[in-house]
Amino acid sequence: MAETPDPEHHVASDPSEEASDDEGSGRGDQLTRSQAARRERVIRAAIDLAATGGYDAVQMRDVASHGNVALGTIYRYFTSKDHLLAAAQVEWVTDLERRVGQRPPRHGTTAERMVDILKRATRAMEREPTLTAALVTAMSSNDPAVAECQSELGSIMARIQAQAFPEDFDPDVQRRVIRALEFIWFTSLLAWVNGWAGIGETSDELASATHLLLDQFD
Amino acid sequence: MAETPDPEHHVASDPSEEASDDEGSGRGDQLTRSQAARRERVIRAAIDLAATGGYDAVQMRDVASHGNVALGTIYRYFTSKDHLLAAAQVEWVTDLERRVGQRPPRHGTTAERMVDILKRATRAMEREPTLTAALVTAMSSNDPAVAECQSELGSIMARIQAQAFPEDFDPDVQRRVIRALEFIWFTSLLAWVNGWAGIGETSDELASATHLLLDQFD
DNA sequence: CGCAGAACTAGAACGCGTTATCGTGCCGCC
DNA sequence: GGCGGCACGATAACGCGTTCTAGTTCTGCG
Repeated sequence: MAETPDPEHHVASDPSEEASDDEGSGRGDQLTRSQAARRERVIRAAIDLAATGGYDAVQMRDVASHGNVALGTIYRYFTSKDHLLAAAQVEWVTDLERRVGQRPPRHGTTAERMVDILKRATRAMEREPTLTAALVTAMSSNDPAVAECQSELGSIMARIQAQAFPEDFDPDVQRRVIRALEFIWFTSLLAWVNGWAGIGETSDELASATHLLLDQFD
Repeated sequence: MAETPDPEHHVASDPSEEASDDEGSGRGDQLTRSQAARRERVIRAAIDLAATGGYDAVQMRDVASHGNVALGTIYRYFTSKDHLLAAAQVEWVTDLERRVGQRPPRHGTTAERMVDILKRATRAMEREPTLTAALVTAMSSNDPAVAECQSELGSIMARIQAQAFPEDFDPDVQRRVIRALEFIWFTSLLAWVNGWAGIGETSDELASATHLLLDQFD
């Protein structure tokens, strides 16, 4: 069951083919063939474990056996446990973008639309509290590979948030507002996950900040 | 060398007496006698190690030997390595408050005064980058004891920031702005420490957000 | 077809945070 | 002034992330 050269710790997931053990054309470069399936199995195993028992329940030996790979193989795809969970987070948020993107809010002020978007995202995470806790914990690691996931995640969040703004909104201000809200959003999540605040406070915090930032531009 | 009942993981440091091995009046309750000196030695050792080699260099066995205590003793005062470093962070920020509090900015707009305060705080941390990295890393732990330190630290930061506002500023808005900036401040630090951004971007981020939040109240 | 090489497996090994064990000296109290 | 208790020291032990070692299997190429 061997395939291609070292993936060198990818970030993006490109399911160019499915499971089983086939391999298609020889794409010798960055992306890989059916070993993307292996990668996917590992992430899936991590998510399953995290959803049940949180960060501590994601033990690399268990991930290995649940994903039917050897322990060492995981470290060929991910630099660390945190990187693995961060990659899972990227997948999760990618899905979120797809869902939120389908029904962009159309009425109300910019602030109200933004609050709507953020609330929807927050609710999605509330539905899987232990999973979210595990992922957020991993995202605050100082592993450089996690930093890449973080930046990728930032772009996605920025795109999601951008939907709240009208066409003619000042682009520079928009960028800065998005950035500020992204930061507040992250700390709010961290505060929730680490028990500094309840989930309600998290939501209130975000709404408060959103209005402080955006009401002035009505 | 024994003294008093279990400190049960204190947060506050109250140096009621000095080093050596004396013990004063029998204060049987929460605070302790000369074992505060032990606690202080441990924190000092942790800070020294962190300032040199960062988070990873703070190894509990080394902290124990540098602080001249047994490994197990550290865990009588702190629930975890992160709690120890969080306690150190509280001390550090307490000092910061003393320094910043001495020369509160008096001219300029509210936003400008706030930027001044935040810049000064940031500069103080830039001077000890590895130490700051270690402390910030510890602060984002999900140890409940760290959460207490975090909340204490939040109060201190709030007091520091409050100096930027004029007397007649709306108290509710002030509270919300402080909270928002506190969150952005934290994520900025984390971003710096985790390599998501350079130190310059951290500073810019904070200034940008401050103006977005406060310029409207001129 | 056979061979070089890299990815994978299995599992031992290592580092460090954390916990448990046991012995000792200082405490207040009867 | 002896005695139970407890904070402390010393150190072994445990758990889990991460790394290392061998051996095996798959793949592409001459």
